[in-house]
Amino acid sequence: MSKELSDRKKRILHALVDLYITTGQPVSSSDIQSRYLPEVSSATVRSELSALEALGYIEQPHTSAGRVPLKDAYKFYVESIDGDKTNMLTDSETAFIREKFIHKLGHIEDISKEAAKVISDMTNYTSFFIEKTLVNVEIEEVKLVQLKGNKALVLIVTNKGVIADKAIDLKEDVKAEYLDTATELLNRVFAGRRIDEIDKFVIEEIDEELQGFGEILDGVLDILRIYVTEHSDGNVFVEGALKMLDYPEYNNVEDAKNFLAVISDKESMSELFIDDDSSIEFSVRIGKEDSGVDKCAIITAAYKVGDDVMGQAGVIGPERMDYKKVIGVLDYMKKTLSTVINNSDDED
Amino acid sequence: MSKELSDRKKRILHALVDLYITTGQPVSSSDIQSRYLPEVSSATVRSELSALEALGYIEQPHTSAGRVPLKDAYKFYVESIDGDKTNMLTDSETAFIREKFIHKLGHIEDISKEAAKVISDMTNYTSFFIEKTLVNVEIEEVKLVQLKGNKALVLIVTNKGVIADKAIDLKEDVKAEYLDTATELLNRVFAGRRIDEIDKFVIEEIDEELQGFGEILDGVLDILRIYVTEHSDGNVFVEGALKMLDYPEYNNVEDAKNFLAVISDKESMSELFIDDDSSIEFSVRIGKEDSGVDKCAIITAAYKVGDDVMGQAGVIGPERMDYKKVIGVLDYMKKTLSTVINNSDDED
DNA sequence: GCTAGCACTCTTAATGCTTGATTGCTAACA
DNA sequence: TGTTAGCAATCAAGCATTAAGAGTGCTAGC
Repeated sequence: MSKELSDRKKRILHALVDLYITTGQPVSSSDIQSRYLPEVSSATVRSELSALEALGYIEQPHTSAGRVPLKDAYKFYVESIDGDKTNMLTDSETAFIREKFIHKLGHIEDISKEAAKVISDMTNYTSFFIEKTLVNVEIEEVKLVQLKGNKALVLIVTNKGVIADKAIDLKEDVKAEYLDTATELLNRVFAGRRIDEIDKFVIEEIDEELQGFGEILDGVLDILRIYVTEHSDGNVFVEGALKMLDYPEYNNVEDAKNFLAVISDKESMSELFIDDDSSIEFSVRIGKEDSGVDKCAIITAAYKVGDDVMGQAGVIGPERMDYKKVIGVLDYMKKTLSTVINNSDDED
Repeated sequence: MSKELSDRKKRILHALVDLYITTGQPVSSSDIQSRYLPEVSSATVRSELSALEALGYIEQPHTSAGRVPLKDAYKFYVESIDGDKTNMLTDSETAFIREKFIHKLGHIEDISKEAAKVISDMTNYTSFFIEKTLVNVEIEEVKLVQLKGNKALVLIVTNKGVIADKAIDLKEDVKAEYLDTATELLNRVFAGRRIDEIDKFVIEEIDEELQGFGEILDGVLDILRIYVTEHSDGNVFVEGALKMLDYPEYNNVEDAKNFLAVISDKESMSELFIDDDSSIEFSVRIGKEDSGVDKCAIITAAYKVGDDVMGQAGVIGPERMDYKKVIGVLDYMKKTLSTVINNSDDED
């Protein structure tokens, strides 16, 4: 498509998107001519614009107005800057990102949250981080801890942290040995398993091994089930949701409300990205009609540690967005995060 | 103040607020006369309105408009309905509330969240629930659980749940007895203590008892400190934040943004209620100027279990609000919740 | 003390006019 | 053939004017 464009058409189209992104106003032929193409006249630019309009790249809001980019124009623009990721951030900007993470060795959740916050702060757009929580969560061991009052706390230690939500009630007094035996059996069944498979394997092994411990087993399964349902969509962190309201695209309450409703609902956020191929480094989607966030551009980056996809981070902003900066921030964040996480894995 | 009003003035003022709440439009003398006072003429109503305006209850947006209630008028209105809490909800409404909680025996947090949700759903206003989390949280016991790889998990069991956030690293191999001794000593120091006092008492006892266990003690104190800072403001649950945008009072994006910023920030929410005397059953505040939620009325109810204040629930809505319904819902919710919680205490 | 009637005030919406921005077209030119 | 200058045509946006409508306050009479 874009290959058919002449060199001058490309320059004009790029100039138009550039101007529109900074001013937000329809761009006139003379704007382009005076700032980007002084060697020709505005009449020439006009005839080129006419051609670009016929090709579906741009349009006029009304006869006596300048031109405004359409989706294809944004796509063309993003492709052209995506190929050149050099020097998109200043030194102080990269330093700012590094600064934020150099001392962070906490939970993975805190890191994700902080990443979303930094992205939003730096770009001034709404940002999000979707953790793929259930992938590769493996049970390391199960512990039963006896508490006062005939209760036992079920501890499930995974490679991503400890689950310790709920105490289960025991029948009358049980001896320590009873719990020890139960613990041993539980570990034989659960240790080394991936948490997203429990439903499958448990049914097979349950009757053989854990005859006398139905009560405890039920407790453990309950906890796992709750954990799985709570985490199956992946944790979603949204930062700077209200920043979108600063942009004139969302200057009416109705649209703003729709936007916020989508953004603050975990499920609809997950749905937005459910079809995403996480092997793709960057994805830029402009104006997804059916999603409730039309009028938006969504830029996502897949964050990996080794080959594991840790999550997707990204920015939701108006179509008229500072793509260069956003892609720069996401790109640098990628590098920083994978360093941070690898280091903290060593220490953890 | 309101005692000085003649009976007819009271009727007219009440009628005016009633009409304004339902229509949202300035109320004219003939509106009041035709629907509430057919026995007199609109001219009579006019002269009464004139008087009420002089008294500061109402005002005219402009000369040729009807009257609009001011704060004192709302206060007068609320007082008049607060005195009469009978039959504010229909049977199906009270059934709806009971329904929602009859099977709920989960965490206190879930109940609070659900309460906020029900309040918002029933009233169609933004609602909130502020848990007073740190009050009366008492440490029942502390447990050290040895995990693989020279780690130990610190479990702090309180009367409100289990804190099990973080593993601590141990020096090389330690024997089970070492942990047992440490556990015993930790319990001697911490068991039975209220969590909001740790800083005070720990310093006194630390040197005497826990000589050889500095490492572990530090871990425990860290966990407690993090817990305290995270929970000291009280959990705040806000439901239906976007509902406010449905009301014409928040029809411009700037105001909407301010409102949402206050509402969704835990700290500023806590601040809004920090000066509240929780012994007061209901508090109605209309148009608190300095708070960022001016133009709002805030109705709160203190929720108690026995004598302990469990939290505050309430509604934030436009001044022009269905006070009758809101107070009805909050009142009935109070009764329902205290029943639910007392029952679940028995079983827990 | 209440009421009818009327003049007065002010908002709101509609209308028409002017200005300015920008284009598309055409004719001339390199 | 591509480029340019000039000019008429188009349309939004702002502004003033007007008319209609709503509601009040006042006054005189009951």
